[in-house]
Amino acid sequence: MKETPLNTNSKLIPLSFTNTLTRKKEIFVPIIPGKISIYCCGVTVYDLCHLGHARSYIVWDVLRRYLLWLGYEVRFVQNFTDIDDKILNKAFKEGSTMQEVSSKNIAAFHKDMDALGILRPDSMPRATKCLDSIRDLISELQDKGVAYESHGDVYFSISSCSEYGKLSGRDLTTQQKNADGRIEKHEEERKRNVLDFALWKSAKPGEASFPSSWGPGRPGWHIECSAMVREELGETIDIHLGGSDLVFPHHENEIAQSEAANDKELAHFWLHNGMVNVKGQKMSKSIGNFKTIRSLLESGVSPMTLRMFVLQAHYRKPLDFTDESLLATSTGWKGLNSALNFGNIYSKLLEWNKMNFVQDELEDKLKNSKSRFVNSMNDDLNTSGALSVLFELSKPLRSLAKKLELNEQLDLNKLENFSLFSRWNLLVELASSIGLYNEDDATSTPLMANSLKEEQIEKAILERKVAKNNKDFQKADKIRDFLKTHDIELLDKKDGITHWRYEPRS
RNA sequence: GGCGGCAUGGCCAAGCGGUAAGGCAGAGGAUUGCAAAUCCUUUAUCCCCAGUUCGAAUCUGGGUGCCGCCUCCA
Repeated sequence: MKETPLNTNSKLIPLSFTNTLTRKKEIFVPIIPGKISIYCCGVTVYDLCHLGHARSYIVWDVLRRYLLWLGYEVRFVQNFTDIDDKILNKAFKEGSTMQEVSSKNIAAFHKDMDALGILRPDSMPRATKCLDSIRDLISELQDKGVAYESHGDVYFSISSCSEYGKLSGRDLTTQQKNADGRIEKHEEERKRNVLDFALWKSAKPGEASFPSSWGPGRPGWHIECSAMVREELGETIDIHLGGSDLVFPHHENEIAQSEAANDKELAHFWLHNGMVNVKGQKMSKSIGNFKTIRSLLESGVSPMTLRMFVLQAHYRKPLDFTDESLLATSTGWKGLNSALNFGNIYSKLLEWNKMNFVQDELEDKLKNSKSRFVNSMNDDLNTSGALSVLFELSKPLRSLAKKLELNEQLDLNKLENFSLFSRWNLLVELASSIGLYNEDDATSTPLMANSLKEEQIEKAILERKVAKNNKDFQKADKIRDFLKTHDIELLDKKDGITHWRYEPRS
């Protein structure tokens, strides 16, 4: 474990998370000191991902980055469910195969997640590539007498599991009553108990299938995760992640299977993220109230805006999506981003390139900011609180940028220049720890889709300058409006200099 | 019906018993050919009722309203 960057001057609260298993905030201690194993439930690859998925994976990316920043060695595994009814249906509709549909959507998933700046997991197992371990696990459960075969299907028997319901806090007797009539008849007849769930499903005629000792079929949904966790990370892991809609039945069943097979606790911590809502209702494919990540990015919403949008709310709470709230975040992000870019623009002018950033020499004020940031993050990932520290850190930098822009005569000594230098470095470091700063982004020119070439823009600016000098403001404004239609915004600075920037919708 | 969660200014959102962070919007100011952008300043007693306490947005009890899960779902 590398040295942690936590040299602050005040007491820090210990890293803790709300554990769904106990419904309490608990201090986090890894099984092996310095190392953390994480399994995150991935997507079923039948379609493009929407903002709800983005929230989930952004939040867990922030968790992972933060743990790395704290100095932990993290192994992060996330699966692809590439065997599923919805994929089969899609393949049938499109006249293609399950493999084609899933490959296409896995590629799309990577494209979207990369665009959002989400670190790729250390491993991304696919159900179709783990069939041996899945079948082995099912056999083990059968051997232990907690699973039974029925008409080519294999079911897990929940009555064999005394702790069933411990994650979701359910009581079997009421569940049973409510499950009545909600299960397909043929399935109900095959089960000993309506709540028993499939480990292996026999193939219907003509359906894609995989061989097994129970006959051709495919694995049930929950079993793949149990098999993958064990294969990739071992019998007991530190943290298991997923959306709150997976608590029951998916994670409950996963626990039942894994713990029955291994006689060991599956995960010490279960963290679940809240849903993205639209007008108070969960964003989902079935309701049709969703926005794909793709369409949001293509409409000009920046990845960092989306990240900040997600981080403004606590990860467990529902997050309401509206165009207005996204726009508000976009404006906020621009402000923070200008402070993050400050050093890249002014370091030469302020002679920062001659200075050295040393954590230990932070003045008290900055150490306090750092403590507040760390304490917020340590307190069950209070990203909203952490963000407020970033905004506070950014304020003096933004003020200074304004002064420099106005060409005010500044005495570098009176400026508390070193303090500002440290402030900027701290801001960048803390923002980086949650993925809100990317040096490449900061220095590269923005991608201008459907816009003008730089020469055209410069030429238009020159024309406008001539018009302005001739007091022909009508023509000058016309040129400005024209550029605006191409998402180019003009910024008149002191001394007749005009800057421009690419500024899509939000 | 069962289980879980939430209710803080115009909007979003922290707060975890000691006198309400932050963002957006609004207002005023600086700047500007007009703008835009930017910078400065500024705006709340926390759903209702009853309790515990020297002290509660924060704890307890009772309401009211909203949401999620119980079927595939991040």
